[in-house]
Amino acid sequence: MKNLIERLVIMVPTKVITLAQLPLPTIQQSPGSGDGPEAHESLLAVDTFREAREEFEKEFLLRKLEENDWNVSRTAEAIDMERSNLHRKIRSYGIEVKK
Amino acid sequence: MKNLIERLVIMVPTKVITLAQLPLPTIQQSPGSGDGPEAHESLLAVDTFREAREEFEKEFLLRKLEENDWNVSRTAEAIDMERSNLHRKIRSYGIEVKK
DNA sequence: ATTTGCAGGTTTGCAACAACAT
DNA sequence: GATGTTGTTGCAAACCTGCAA
Repeated sequence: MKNLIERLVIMVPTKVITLAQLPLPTIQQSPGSGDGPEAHESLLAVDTFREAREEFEKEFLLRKLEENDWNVSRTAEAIDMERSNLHRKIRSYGIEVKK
Repeated sequence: MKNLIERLVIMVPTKVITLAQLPLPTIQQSPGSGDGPEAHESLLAVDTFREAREEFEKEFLLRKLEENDWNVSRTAEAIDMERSNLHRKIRSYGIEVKK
């Protein structure tokens, strides 16, 4: 999947790939997960604005950290964010920092 | 592009498509745009945390509004956000509400 | 549907610190 | 020692959000 999309990106070099062209998580029905007791309001209560934003932030930071070899100071500088703030987000999103 | 990705989503029905599998805007070099006077610090200063987050929010809200036929009240409810707050974001992101 | 004031809550940058590594 | 990174924290300013109107 990842490779397919990356190939797509190469195939369309004249246009910037923006999030507007990408599918956002909307319904997300995992087939395997048997409906638990709280299925009535948990499975359908996805995609709150807050949740979506947090998901995005987490993935974004994960990526940027990877790109910067997990050097927090460098990453913070790269995305123009306070180091301490990045730490706070790393903690609150439960991101595991690889040595 | 949009159709290609949508086809991809169908091709991988067993796995939820998350943002983790999608390319985030990282470098973004528009080939046509001749480098302006401020190219030195504007083209390379992209992908700040704030900018990325705002981009995401804008696209997300755009989508949700579309999904709800541009009914603000309904959209706000759907994403569990205060109506007035959604209005504020619509304004601040310069989203054009279709009648 | 749209806007606004306001209070309460959250996030952010800044400075500082100790501990450890290069 | 000198430099750089990490993980934290306190605090004030800035920002965001829900509520009521």
